[in-house]
Amino acid sequence: MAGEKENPYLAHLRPAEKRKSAANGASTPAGKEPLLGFIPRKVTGDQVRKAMEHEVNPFTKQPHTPQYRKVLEARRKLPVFSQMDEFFKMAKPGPARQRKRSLFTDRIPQFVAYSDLPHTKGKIVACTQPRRVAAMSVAKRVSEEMDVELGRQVGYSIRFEDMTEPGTTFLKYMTDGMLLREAMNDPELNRYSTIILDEAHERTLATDILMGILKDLAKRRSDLKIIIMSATLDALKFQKYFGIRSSPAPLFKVPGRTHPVEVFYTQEPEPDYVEAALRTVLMIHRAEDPGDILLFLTGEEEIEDACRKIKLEADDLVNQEPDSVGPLVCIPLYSSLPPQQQQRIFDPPPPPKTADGPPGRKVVISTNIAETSLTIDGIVYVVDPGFSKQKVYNPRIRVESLLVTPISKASAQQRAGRAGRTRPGKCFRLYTEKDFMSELEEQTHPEILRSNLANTVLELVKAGIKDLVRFDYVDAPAPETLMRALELLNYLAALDDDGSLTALGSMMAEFPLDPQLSKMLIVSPKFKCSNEILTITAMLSVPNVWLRPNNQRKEADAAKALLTVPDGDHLTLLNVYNNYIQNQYDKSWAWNNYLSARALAQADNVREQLKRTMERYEVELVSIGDEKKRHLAIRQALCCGFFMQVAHKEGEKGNYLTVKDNQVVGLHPSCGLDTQPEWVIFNEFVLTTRPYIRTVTDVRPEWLLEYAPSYFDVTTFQDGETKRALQRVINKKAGKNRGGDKPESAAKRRKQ
DNA sequence: TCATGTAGC
Repeated sequence: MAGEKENPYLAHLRPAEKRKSAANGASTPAGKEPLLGFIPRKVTGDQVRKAMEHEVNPFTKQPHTPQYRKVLEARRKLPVFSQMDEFFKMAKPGPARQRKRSLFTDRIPQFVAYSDLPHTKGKIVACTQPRRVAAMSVAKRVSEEMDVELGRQVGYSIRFEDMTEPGTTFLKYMTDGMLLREAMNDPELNRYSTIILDEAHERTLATDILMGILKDLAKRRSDLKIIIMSATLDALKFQKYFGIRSSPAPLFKVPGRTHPVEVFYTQEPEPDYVEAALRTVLMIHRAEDPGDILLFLTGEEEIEDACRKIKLEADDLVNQEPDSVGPLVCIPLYSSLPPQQQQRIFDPPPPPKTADGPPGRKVVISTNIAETSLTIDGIVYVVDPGFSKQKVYNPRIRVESLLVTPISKASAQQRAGRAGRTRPGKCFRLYTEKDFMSELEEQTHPEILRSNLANTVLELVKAGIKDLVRFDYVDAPAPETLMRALELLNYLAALDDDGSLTALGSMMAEFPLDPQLSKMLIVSPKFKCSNEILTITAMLSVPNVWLRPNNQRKEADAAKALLTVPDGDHLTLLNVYNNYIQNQYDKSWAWNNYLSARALAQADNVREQLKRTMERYEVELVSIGDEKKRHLAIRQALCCGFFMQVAHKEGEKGNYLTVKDNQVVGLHPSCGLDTQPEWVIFNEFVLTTRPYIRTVTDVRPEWLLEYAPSYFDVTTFQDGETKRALQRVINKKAGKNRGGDKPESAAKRRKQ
């Protein structure tokens, strides 16, 4: 971690340093300035404690509120508070020699603010979080602790919401993705004096890329301080990664405060983890002391299903044994649930049925979201079947999918820890101890190893990283994954043949979209349908808008049929959005048509954001009046972005073969096409009971040949039906052209 | 002939 030059902005504090008595803050004549005598990065714990207890808030120059006094009292008891001296010693320039195992809390950014004094030099301390909720809630908490107004001295910045005040905010919480976008446009990140990456152990794609960028940046910006906050297990790895030569980066450890959790394993492997989970939850409810239960399952459908089943069985139990079994309430939790329903996890457990009856219990059935993002107090029992849905990427066939996968040991430990937040708890693992020891991976593979990197590569190139293959990654992705990304960007003309960013690529990077979508959006004015492509892009960027409740599938399907455009699902999405607008964003219209009002509102929000970016780059917003022509133009524009996601019909069984990758796929049952066109483009490849392509639109091969000639160079195709079909199209076209080359026609053409 | 999502920009 870099040293630091004397700071000219602090000249006004210099004299105070000489006046020894002035360094004491509150008791000095210059008592209105609690930070008097503070020299950035030479601040001591003693000085900070005094400043914190000063009657005047150093950052607002206002007297501290009574509320602040109360909070401060509580904070004194935290381990971090007593470690302040240790922390500030490390914040000083020069080689630090501490070697300790590490675990950080979100209090550190405040100490950094006291140490860095960013407000005196017009700089900002940034602290990144993997999730939006965390950035918001930590910023709120810290603003209260520092006795300042949220959005002024302390703020946050997440997509769609910038709660900062330029010139005033000096401590900024933000999502890691947000900082990555900033790095794209200002690779030196000059606004920041310190960058703190929090929850680094989660190894999100953005955090990993930021670590690489920051390590590189540290070579050029000796004044920049970088702090990586992580759970214990990864500390050594990061220490080595950020070390200079053979000397690892300094480490600071903050002990956590949790209660012990007793862990139980099954004797035999469970063949059906959902069934075993339900059984375990009911067993806990019957036999264990009061305390709420957290059950981890993998997805929405599984969770809703489990909620129903547990409720049925629990109600039975209560009826059979009203004297020993209390009421049970099941609360589902997953990300696509509206926030209001997510809040239900904080409801108290149900009261006993009768005054002296057995107490009620709450069961939260959650995806991984409860593993890290949301903490629920009152949980005493955790049921961990050992699975989660994880993204996996296969660069060979260019397919990213979500698969139910065994979790890692680290993840299992995290889950167990959720039982010990309020008092000692129990964790029931629905797998054997032997499997835990020998089958589970130590750590979940970082996302960078499991993702399609097309977007990331474009961001990196835009951030000025030239050699992607030799870029210093914490964990380097498979070379094939990088090749696939470079190949896609080259075909989309975002990168030229030397791998340099083109003007188009530079513009594409400005959109928070996959490259296929941004390319399609940028070229759409050429087809006079940018308004519509903008809508389709927004609709493709939000969760599924179609609702299909288990008990009303028929009704939902019928409602969907009314909105379906037979030429393609992309056009159907456009139609849905337009109907939503025509119905004045009416939630009950959406509800009556089995559409998610929330997803539609999100699409509208995304659309507005993308529209602003289009306006900034003068991408024209245009439409064609005639519906037939409009639909044709849209389908053509789609080809400009998605020509690498094309499938060709093979035989009469409804099978398709993806172009070049030759994967046998079917049209997803949700597909609204009324025929089986010979050529289709698709938005995604999904692997459920079999490989499907989803969100599919009918296209013509002539368009593919015209808009993506190098990808559809027939000589690069494997022999097969697709190649023959393509060749037929080329021959037919050549035939026409030959016909057109007859002297009289040629003469006619020249006249036009 | 059957079926959609952890997180982020």
